[in-house]
Amino acid sequence: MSVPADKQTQWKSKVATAALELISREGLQGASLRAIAHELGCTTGVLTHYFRNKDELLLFVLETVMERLSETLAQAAQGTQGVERLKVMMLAILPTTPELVTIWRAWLAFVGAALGHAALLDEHKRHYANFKAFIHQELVMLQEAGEIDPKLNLDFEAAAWIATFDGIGVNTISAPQSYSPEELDTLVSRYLKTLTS
Amino acid sequence: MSVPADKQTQWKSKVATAALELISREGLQGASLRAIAHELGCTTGVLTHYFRNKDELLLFVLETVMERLSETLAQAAQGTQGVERLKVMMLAILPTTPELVTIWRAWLAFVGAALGHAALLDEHKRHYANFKAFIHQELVMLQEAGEIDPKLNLDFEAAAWIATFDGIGVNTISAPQSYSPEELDTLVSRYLKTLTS
DNA sequence: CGATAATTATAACAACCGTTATGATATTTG
DNA sequence: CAAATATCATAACGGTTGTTATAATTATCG
Repeated sequence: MSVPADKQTQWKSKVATAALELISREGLQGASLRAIAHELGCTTGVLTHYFRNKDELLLFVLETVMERLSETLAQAAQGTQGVERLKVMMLAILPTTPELVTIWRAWLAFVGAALGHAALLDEHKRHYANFKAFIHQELVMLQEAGEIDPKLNLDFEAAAWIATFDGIGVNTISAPQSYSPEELDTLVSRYLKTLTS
Repeated sequence: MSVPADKQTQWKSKVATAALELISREGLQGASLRAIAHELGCTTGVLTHYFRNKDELLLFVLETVMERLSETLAQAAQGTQGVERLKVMMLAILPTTPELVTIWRAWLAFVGAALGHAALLDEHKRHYANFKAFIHQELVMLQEAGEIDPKLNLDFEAAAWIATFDGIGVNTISAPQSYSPEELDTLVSRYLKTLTS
């Protein structure tokens, strides 16, 4: 008989958390199965038991990364409305806390490696499409409510939202300096102005 | 006696070009010394003769990437003036041609790997600082000429220029869809509007 | 309790890595 | 020409990798 899904999933999450931390700290180069096991405080036996191979493990970590971003975003957006909602959602998942920095660093490692890794690239594009569809839906509601320019091409605007978001995020992570909360607010507010004017 | 610098540099450039192409195609994971040599049509003997070790080779490739971007930018900016110059410079080095896509893909691979690689990270930050200083200087000239808002904090604006630029670039490379020339123009024009209004 | 299965550790494997030494072949220089 | 040096190919090295098989341990259940 197979073990209850709860326990399996719980362990896989623990593995993903350890791998995520390690990847964020040392990049995907340093994330060998032995290193991940060491980070988790066990041996590779655990990893090979819950994951068929390393690719499956990495894909699960990437999924965990995107899930955490989604949850953080959903939680922050609760109770918000209108254009302000778009602003809150973007600010909530930019790398402004240690936890978010960890997630962004791992994400950047994945994106860089995905170019030479078909399975990772597919996963990345799938998540990108999901994310874009979500933003697109938000924009549709705003447009129907008359809060943003009715002439805007929302498919393009959804992509532009992500581009703006990625640009700020990647820079905060990889550049020598970071942005103050006021500066982040300025950057996001500027983007929003283009939707209403 | 040492060989004339011309020949050495010429060979190192050839190696960098082959490595750049390979990294762009298969990522840094696939860029082993043997694979780079194969891409170049020789053996690893050439690589070890012109580079002390792999790190030195990779750093040289990263430098080549940034040099090509600089040259493309400088060439496109020739004869331009005012705010239009900023627009031309950004559009010129966004990944709109196969050559630029190759460069951007390699750049993204480097940035992703740099998080777990001290030497690469230092190089990346050095180039970022150089780039930012260049844009900063352009902004100073525009501000002195009265073409952009005199109240702008140009250090912040230089970083914002790069963030905007990186966002569009990373999305064009890693996202499923790409932007049409008109859409790119729209994105860049939007950014420029924030400098003058 | 005893048996069956899940879990975890350990070890061996072939493949690949960067590095290094060595030898062969051009090329330069005195 | 001959000696010295630059150039390049080849091979061996120790180390690390993902994968896999197997053993030891623990938990589950009839």
